[in-house]
Amino acid sequence: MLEILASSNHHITHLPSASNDSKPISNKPNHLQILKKCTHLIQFKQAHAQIIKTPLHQSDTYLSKLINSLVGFSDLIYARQVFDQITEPSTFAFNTMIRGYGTNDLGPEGIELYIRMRHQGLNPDNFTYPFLLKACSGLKQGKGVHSLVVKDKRFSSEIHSLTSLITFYCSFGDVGSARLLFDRMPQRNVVTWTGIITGYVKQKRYKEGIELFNQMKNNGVEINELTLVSVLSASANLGALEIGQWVHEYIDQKRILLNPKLGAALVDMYAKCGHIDKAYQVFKVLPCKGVYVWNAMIGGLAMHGYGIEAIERFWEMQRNGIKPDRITFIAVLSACSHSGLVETGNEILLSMRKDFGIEPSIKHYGCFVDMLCRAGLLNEAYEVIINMPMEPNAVLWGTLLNACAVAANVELAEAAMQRLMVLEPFNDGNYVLISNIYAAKERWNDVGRIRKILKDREISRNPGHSLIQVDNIVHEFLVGDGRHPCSEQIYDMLEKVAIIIKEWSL
DNA sequence: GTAGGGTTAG
Repeated sequence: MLEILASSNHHITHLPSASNDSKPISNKPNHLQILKKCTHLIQFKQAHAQIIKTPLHQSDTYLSKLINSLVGFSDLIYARQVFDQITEPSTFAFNTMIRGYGTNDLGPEGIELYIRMRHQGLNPDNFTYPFLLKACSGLKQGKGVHSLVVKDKRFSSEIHSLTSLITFYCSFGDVGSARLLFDRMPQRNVVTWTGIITGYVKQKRYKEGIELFNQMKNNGVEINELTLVSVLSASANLGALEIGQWVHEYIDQKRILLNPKLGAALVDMYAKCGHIDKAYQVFKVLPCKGVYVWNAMIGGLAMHGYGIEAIERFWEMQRNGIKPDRITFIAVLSACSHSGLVETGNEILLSMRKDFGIEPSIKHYGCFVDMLCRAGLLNEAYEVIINMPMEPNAVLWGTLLNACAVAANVELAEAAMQRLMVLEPFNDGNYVLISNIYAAKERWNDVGRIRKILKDREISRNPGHSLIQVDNIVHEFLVGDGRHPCSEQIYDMLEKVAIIIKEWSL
């Protein structure tokens, strides 16, 4: 990092020299302004080296502000050196260091500092607990902080500390605890609402996320672009086009700036809700296309079977100076998989490491294996799975098992099933698949054997289901479901669709 | 000088 910065050509132009600094008090704000203008660490350090020569600038206040800037540059080592120079660090200085450690994967150091702070008789303020939570590496530690907040009467109802606790619980997947806190909060703001909504969405509890969003609207709480990103993600995954469209209109109406993340969420929503043309329309006019936006577009084209177009966008993004990341390659490889572009897929997987320096992860191999499977190259897929540099997981073996069910390949299916019985012993779908393969080969004894395993292990069969939203109502259907009032018409339509698909594939 | 975000293979 330092080397990169050192080699860049940034120079400080208007830096007053220390010898000219006859009136340090009046010059002090200028110094801080100079530091604030520095965009690179090396620049900052040069400026600081000049300023620090004046004795006044060794004051605790100055040093604390310096730490704050250094934490902004993620230079924790230097920040700590400065911190250690402070004779009597204030709560602000401690907070800043704890924040620095917490946001740079050095949580334990942050917690240690918090303990030292209390030993020195300093009281936490409303910034301390949110930062301390950032430094927690697990639910257990966070619960510890939670109890500190509860005991500290000044903050047990304070919005920042409680909101941070909510997002903390959500980030560790404990939406239940987050919700308990949320429901009991005396006051909530955008961040509180967005935090809990995002928590539900991350846990794939999209419906509950949308419900909370509706409540948020009814309560007249301000909505910002971060709220909308989560809501778009929920509607994308529910296929709830109307909610997504509502968000789009809201963005236009309120003239909310389409930043790359919001833009990507919008493109992704249209793609997942079946409107790839609309997704492309939004994509085209986005003022600022970051790597997220390209990824969403390529992924969208991939899932709609526009493999060639997806690959074209992949090259186009590079011509536009955007560097592909690991997600881009997942999208590109899935494009190859869904469009049968085996040769291209091969080249891309090799090129990832060679030309882009990105080591393929298990997800990349997952796409690659899926591509081989869909192309009917089951033996090749099996070879890749057992020779990959990492331990294959249930998804990889599951992909192969699925393909074996399509091709009625008993031998490889049994190989996959053997691993899946260990990796996913309670996944009912796997047993159903292998049993179907045996049935296709009329191996009724084996079918009975699998059925017995299911019964003995008390594996409940989870019926397949799907969701669709029409006129703001989300309808849920189970396999063979006949409960819907329009059931008959729905099945009629399904038959018609099936006929059309068959005609297409001929 | 507080807290929250998207895309990811069966």
